[in-house]
Amino acid sequence: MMAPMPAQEAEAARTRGEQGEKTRARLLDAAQTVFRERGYAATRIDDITAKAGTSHGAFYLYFQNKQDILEALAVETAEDMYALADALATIERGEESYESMRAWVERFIDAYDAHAPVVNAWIAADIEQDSRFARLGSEVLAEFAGRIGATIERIGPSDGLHAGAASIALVAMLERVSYFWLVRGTPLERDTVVDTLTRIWHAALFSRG
Amino acid sequence: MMAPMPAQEAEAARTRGEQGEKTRARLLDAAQTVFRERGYAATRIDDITAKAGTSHGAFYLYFQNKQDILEALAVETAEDMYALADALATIERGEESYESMRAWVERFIDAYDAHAPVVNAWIAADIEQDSRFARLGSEVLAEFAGRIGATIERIGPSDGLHAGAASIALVAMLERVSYFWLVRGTPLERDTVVDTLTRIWHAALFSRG
Amino acid sequence: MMAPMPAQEAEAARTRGEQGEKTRARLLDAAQTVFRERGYAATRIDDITAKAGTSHGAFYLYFQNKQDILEALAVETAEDMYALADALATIERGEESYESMRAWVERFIDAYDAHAPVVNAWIAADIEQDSRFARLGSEVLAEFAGRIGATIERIGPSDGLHAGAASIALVAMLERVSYFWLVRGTPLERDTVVDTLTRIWHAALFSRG
Amino acid sequence: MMAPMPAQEAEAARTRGEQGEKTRARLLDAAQTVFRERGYAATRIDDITAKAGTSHGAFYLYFQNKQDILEALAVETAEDMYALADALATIERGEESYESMRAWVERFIDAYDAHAPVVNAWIAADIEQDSRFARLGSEVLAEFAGRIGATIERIGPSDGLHAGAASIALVAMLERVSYFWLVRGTPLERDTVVDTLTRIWHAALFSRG
DNA sequence: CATGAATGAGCTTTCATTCAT
DNA sequence: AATGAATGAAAGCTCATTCAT
Repeated sequence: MMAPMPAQEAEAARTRGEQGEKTRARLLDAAQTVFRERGYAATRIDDITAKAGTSHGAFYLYFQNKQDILEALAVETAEDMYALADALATIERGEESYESMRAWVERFIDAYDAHAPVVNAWIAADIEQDSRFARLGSEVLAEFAGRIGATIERIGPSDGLHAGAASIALVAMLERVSYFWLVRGTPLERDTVVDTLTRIWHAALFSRG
Repeated sequence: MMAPMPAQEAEAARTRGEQGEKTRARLLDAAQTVFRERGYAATRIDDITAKAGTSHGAFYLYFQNKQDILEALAVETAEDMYALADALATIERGEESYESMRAWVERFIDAYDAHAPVVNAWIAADIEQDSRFARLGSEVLAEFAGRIGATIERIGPSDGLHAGAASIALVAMLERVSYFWLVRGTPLERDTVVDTLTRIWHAALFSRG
Repeated sequence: MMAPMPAQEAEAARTRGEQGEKTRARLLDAAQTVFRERGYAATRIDDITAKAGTSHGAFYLYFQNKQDILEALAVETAEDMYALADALATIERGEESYESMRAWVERFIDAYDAHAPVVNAWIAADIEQDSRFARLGSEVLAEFAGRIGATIERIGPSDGLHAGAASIALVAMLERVSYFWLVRGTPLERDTVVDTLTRIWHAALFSRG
Repeated sequence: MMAPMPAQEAEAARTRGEQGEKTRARLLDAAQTVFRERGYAATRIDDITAKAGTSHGAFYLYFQNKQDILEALAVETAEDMYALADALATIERGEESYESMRAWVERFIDAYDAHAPVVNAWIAADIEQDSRFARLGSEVLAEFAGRIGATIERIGPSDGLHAGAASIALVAMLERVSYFWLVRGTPLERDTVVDTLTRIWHAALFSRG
């Protein structure tokens, strides 16, 4: 598993007072909001500073560019995703497997809600493929699916299901449905969404024949 | 004087010869290729004309702008997707259900391979939401999932699965896995991918408890 | 007074059959119409060929460029304007001076109606100042005003009115009022327009203190 | 996502410092000059920024486009024109009517000199008819002529002259002569121009038969 | 004669990034 | 720390003009 890449030097070097910390936080908040509203690609630096109520120039005091602020947001996202993957590790075959699975699906959806902009940017194909951010995203996603795969492996995949491929497929499904439901606003009840996803995961992991 | 009558009217009426049709086709081909390589958002008009071996201006002889050429590509995509959805309608519970499903999954993947750029653009959030193209995309995706849902409904969803939500979830999974495998190049064997997807679909649709 | 500049060589050299003459005429007609509708500056070659129902390329068979076709239209305009100026030469002080003047003003307005696009292009400031067309326009306008001035001189300008300046002013007024009434569609009765212009001319030329 | 909210809102709110105000003024000055030299239609944004000695991009910091800067110039023009029209309102029949009229004509010419580019753009046919600028122009011109017409009405037009039509005609004459003399450089003495215009106005308004 | 495909110069506009204050 | 003015590279799009057929 990867070491969290060190933050940009310029940033690390800067001694920052309370005031500065507040401004930086405002920018991060604003970026999160604006990325959600307009999408990462369509967001301009000005949109962020306008929302944050700072000057245009202030942005460059704390971040190198648009990708840099996304990376800053991504640190927390990566942590939450790993925790999420590990939370599934305790699942077991048995009577309560459906309920455990359902609880986990709910947790995934809530996490998605919090981190949608970052995850979306990672998944969208329009980030330059070889950027540091894109590499981080690929790594996080691969690691996330990998940990899920390990869990599937451990509980013994039904019918010789390929644990690696299945984890990718099931995670992809979870992600997309969360996207359409939370971001695009597909009109479905929360219970319907959660139950449907849980059933498919459960059937895939625990059904026999 | 200087009425704002758009010049497009004349354009629409223009009769096109053989030569022109050839160039238009070259541009469509080039666009398909370049969208696949760089993604829709990152593609510049010049990337298309460079690939097509035409001048900059030639593009505007046949298309209004980037979205217009994407729309032209999309017509065929929509047709293929509807045919694909209908091809699933003949599936039945029974001994051969797995094989039928598997064949259909393969067909989906091949169709995706042919239409990836358009489908991607539809799914990516970076097309202005209210453009003609985006509306077409929403329609096609909704209709596609809808037809799948009708089939699920007909064969009787296992365990009271919600047909509408399940079709969205399963289609989303199919789409994303195809994307990661075909576009992003996730290293998996074709058989592994197809079997995994088929198993999950099959378990979701036909498993009992 | 200036000799009518020879038409472009390429044009003169071309032997042209009946068919060609017809196409050329259609283009001239179309240009006249389109210049009137959109104004000279806003008119594209395509607008002309579209209106004429010819191919784009046909235009260049008969004319060098947009200014060239305007010049072709201008030949007739210049002739008509000189005839118009000369028609005023017969006016005399006396009982019928108002009626004569009024008849001439009507004739001016009708001529303007026929030649508005060319006159407008001559007068608009956005023709490149040193083009052949602009020079022709300046000459024609100067000559027109000059002939009017000679007439004013002859009948003896009232109160020592400066004949040259007065002719420019009165012609300018006539031109602009015709423009606003005929081209811009200022809502006034024809009789009102004609009477008003006639009265001002008459007062300027014949009033005594 | 990617809501089409225009970025201009932020722009409007931007507070502007002293430095910016200076640059904006330089651009306005430059535009005025260049419009006068080349005409509005022929002027490119770069002509303005080159004259102002700023970068290309600076223009868009202060104005949306070419028409926007013209509108900015036009505000002052409109005010001056209304003041000018009202200045005529005090004129009376009587001994000093010629001198009063002459003073007003001089004032008109001076105002024209200051505002020629804007007035020209309003009068030229090459502005899109339904733009905000064109509408403002129509309004201002109509209002200007209307106020003159009211004055003519008040002093009692000679010989039943139609006050509305006469005001249009006389204003048109004034405008065009100013244009030819000041912008096109028609070679006439200032006194000749002023006297000629005054005489025609005076004869039109005060002559009896 | 006529056609319409092709070209590319020319202009507009956007926006990330820099920098003096 | 913060500001906001300035810059210029990068696209986009239009349209006069040329030319092969």
